[in-house]
Amino acid sequence: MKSNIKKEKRTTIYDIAREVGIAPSTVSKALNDLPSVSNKIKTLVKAKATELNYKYNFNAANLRSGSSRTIGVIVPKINVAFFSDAIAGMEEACFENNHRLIICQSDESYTKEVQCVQTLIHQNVDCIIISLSQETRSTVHLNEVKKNHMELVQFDRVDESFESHRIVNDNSQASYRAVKHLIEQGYKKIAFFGGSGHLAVYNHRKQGYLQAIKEADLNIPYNYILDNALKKETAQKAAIELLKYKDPPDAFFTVTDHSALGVLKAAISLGLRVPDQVGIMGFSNEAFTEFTFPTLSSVEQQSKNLGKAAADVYFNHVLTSGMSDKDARHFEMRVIESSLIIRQSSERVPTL
Amino acid sequence: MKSNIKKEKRTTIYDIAREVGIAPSTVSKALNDLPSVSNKIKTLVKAKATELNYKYNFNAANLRSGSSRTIGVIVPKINVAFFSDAIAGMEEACFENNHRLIICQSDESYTKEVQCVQTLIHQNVDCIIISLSQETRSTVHLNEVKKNHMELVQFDRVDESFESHRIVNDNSQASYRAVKHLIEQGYKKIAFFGGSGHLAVYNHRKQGYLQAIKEADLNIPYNYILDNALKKETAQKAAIELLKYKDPPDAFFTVTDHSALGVLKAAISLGLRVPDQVGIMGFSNEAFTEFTFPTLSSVEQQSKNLGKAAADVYFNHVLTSGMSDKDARHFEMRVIESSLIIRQSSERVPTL
DNA sequence: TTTATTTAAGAAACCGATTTCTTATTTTCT
DNA sequence: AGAAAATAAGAAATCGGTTTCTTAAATAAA
Repeated sequence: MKSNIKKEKRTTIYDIAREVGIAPSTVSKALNDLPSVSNKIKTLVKAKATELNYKYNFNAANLRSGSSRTIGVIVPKINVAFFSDAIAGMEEACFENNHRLIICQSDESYTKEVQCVQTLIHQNVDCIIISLSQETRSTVHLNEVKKNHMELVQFDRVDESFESHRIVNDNSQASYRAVKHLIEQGYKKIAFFGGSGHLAVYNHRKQGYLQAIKEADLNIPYNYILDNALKKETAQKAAIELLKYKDPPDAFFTVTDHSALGVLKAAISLGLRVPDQVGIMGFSNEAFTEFTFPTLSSVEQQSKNLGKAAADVYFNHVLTSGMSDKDARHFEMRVIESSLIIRQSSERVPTL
Repeated sequence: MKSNIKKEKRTTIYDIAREVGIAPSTVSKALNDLPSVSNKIKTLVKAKATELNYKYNFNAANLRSGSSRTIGVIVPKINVAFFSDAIAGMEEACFENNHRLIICQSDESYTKEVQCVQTLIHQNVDCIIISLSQETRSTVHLNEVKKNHMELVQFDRVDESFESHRIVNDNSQASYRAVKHLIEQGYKKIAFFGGSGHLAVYNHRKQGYLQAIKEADLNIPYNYILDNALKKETAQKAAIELLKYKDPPDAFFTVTDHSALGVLKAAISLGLRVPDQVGIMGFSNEAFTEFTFPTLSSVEQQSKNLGKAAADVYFNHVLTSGMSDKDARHFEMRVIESSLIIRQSSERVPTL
């Protein structure tokens, strides 16, 4: 039972080299399975490596080779279901490709987002995947990323004016389908509760809504269409007002589930039957939507796939294409299809 | 408008040294604000650094100094609310202390957990924070961490037989209080739905339950106490059986909210009124608990604080104590207090 | 058999910081 | 004023891999 007082140093390729009686460079090559090393030596080296409990040192390798085999991700909030699902997807992709994932959260603050970018640059990550904070209006920090020859992938909350790979949901299409579904259920006076105008996500959802009501040639009063009603309380108040209106809506399409929940509470408080008298459709398919009474219809965003897709843009598109320096490099733009989850709040039982 | 064809190299301290006309070592010291450099030089160096858009290279520093200013965290699932909240807390602590956070998920698999540990060792992180996977029975991989002189902090799903810092919830106390609450509401025949025996978490929750019913001197039939009823479906089935029993329980304490939800569905399907005829109390305060009908009482775990506490053990206890090599190093053991969230499912309206 | 080519291994520079050890210069103390 | 001590800057080794460039040996070609 030997208890070592002095903490013995980690074994390095030099230790292996000495023990096997060869040069350190050969050990490195052997461990990396380079063809210029004989199988005999490779076997010898690998055996000795396990024997000495050798641990590869990423830092040393990164310093010399320049690539860190690491992706950094910046999200507004780690513990929001949508983002943690997306991160889970990225982690999966990273694991498959033997990369590390460093996460940062901007907390919806532009200042912190800039700091996160700096940190990841110092960390020398190969790629940064980012979903912008609510506060972010400028993209100078993203230019920094490019300057440092790192790949950049924007996802979900993207700035469309900034050139980079982009992975987004089919917000407009999904909204279009959602509203069309409401129309098919016989609703004719469909209100829209949206978000703040500067975020593309919410704009697209509005576009989808507008397209659907236009196609169906519905007559919608201007005050049915509301921006900045993302939160439960705001939505609830607004819905009560609308429902008390002389010409009230018979359905609501909201860009978040929290908003939908507010509408639901409003309808219940006014004694209106959902989905009979009021139809409701939310967005995001938050966990709680299947537990409300009645359950809430929503749009499932495939967040995990979206995250995986974002990472895969780097792994497939960038890594394999060998980053050919011709300026002809194009930016990948992927749209992840989301699907309608029809629940009680929007499905009228057909009257035979 | 200069477009650089050749990708110019990142500026290093050597570039700064050359431009200012001093030695690289002095630049390093200046940037790190070491006292052995005059303020004049410091100002000069820092100005030149910003001018040249200098980016600190963590890898190089880590290699030389040995410490990476990075914490690695391993959780079973990143996108489970409890864990993503905990990670958010850790990220906060890391940000405050200028450290990076690398996340790995074991996916509840022992094999993958071992791989994660290896990766983090290669990465040369300073500390590993881990919550064990369901599958994990052995701790040889944790020994590897110690061998490599890294700090280890276990949280939530811990192995009590393995010596390390540990951060856990007050599972037993919280359960005790939860059950006591049920008793105060007048419930007398309280059933328990638990988890698998090998996880300390669930054992402790059971202990709390047992203590409370013992203190209240309640007479509980053996079949009221069930293990392995974590999931909704299992719980639902088991609850139906129990409620149809000639001598049915009048309340349930379950170690997860999903289990509680199963019980709720069971009660409703049998036409029983909750909380009138059946009281229900879950654990974890999952998001959906406030949206069920009736809403579910539960135990709020302060997961974000727990994560922050786990990281802070490293920052406060380990980093500051200078890691004095005396074997007298003790392991910190912190218990995070959780709180009861009383909702409709367990609160009987007092009969006057 | 001699020359050209391929193959396998080694030597040494390198990545970009940190850190220790010197040395030159100032300041302080008798 | 002269010796001792403190200060500020520099030189050089170092961390642990990777990578390029040589070189020696083995094989193929002429």
